[in-house]
Amino acid sequence: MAAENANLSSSLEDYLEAIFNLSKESNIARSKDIAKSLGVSRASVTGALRVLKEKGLANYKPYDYVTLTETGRPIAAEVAQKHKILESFFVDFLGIEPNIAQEAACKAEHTLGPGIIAKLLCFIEFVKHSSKNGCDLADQFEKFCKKQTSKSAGKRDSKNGAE
Amino acid sequence: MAAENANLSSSLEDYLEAIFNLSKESNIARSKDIAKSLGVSRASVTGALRVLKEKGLANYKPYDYVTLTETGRPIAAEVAQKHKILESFFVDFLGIEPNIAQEAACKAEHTLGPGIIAKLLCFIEFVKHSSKNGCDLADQFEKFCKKQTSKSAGKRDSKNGAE
DNA sequence: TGACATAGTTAGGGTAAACTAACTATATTA
DNA sequence: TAATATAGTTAGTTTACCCTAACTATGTCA
Repeated sequence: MAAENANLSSSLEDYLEAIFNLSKESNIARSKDIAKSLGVSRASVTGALRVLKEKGLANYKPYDYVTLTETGRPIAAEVAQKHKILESFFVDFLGIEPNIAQEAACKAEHTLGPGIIAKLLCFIEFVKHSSKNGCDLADQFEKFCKKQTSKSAGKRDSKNGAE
Repeated sequence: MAAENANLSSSLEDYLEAIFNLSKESNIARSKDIAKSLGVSRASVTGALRVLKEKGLANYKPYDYVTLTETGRPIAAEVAQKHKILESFFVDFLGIEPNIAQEAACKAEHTLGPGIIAKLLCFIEFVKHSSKNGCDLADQFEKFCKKQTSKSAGKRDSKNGAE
């Protein structure tokens, strides 16, 4: 856990993550693509890059490609990993729609500390382990959920449920 | 799920939640106490109350106690419920320290939509159900975690683990 | 009842993040 | 190589927070 420093805002973490992902995908992170992937204007990207450079997290020269510094990369990687873990928990275990899960992971990745993320990762392993042993937890949970919701739907029908 | 409207910022949701909790605890929400519970200045509270009044969520008159409107109350209740569910998941299942869990819940309650929260609640029920049936999931998970961490600690010792 | 403490408000400022519009640099291609 | 399109930057604005300091209202008790 080399990162966890720098007191970055959610917004700056998003920029780091975007640069990290683009560098992986296309070997190069361009301002335009960062803007697109985060849904912000190109001007906003320029502003963020200047801040990241000041903080020593990104190598930024006007009109050039962006790369992460040795300091910035592990921080970006950690954010990206948090995202991955959350998304996997939401989709593979909770059964959330992928696009909703993706969006939620994107927000929650900035609010959950390393302790919680580590436990979540452990939980994902735990679920995998269970399915190898022939008692698939994700499956059992899914069935349990269905039972619950049909129960409460019944309640609502008969009692004209509150909420 | 009567709430989920109003496009509130995290900050405004926090104010609503604080008013909701104080009204429950002391039957009355005072500016000073809202400020204290959120760790902001009294002036910030005044500002937020004006916005909440504008949005029709709080009954606010200068120099008077604050109450929630019929519109505001269910929204506040939902935020508070999200908080409770998250905290319970973190503490009772993941085994996170209460103060860390409390803080994380406070942040994450604004980022996770009703779908995810509902599933999480369902999961909490699922775990309770399992313990009644004599196979305590929380317990099994805790043991699994301990095994995992001691394994990876071993790895780190022998390989001088990266990360 | 008037002085003092406490609570609440107002005014004025700061910062972070976004935007648009206009400008500059770079790349392409005829 | 000049014209044009695309990419990136700069300047100026806006919004949403938060803050402090100074003011006003309220309540208490001698």
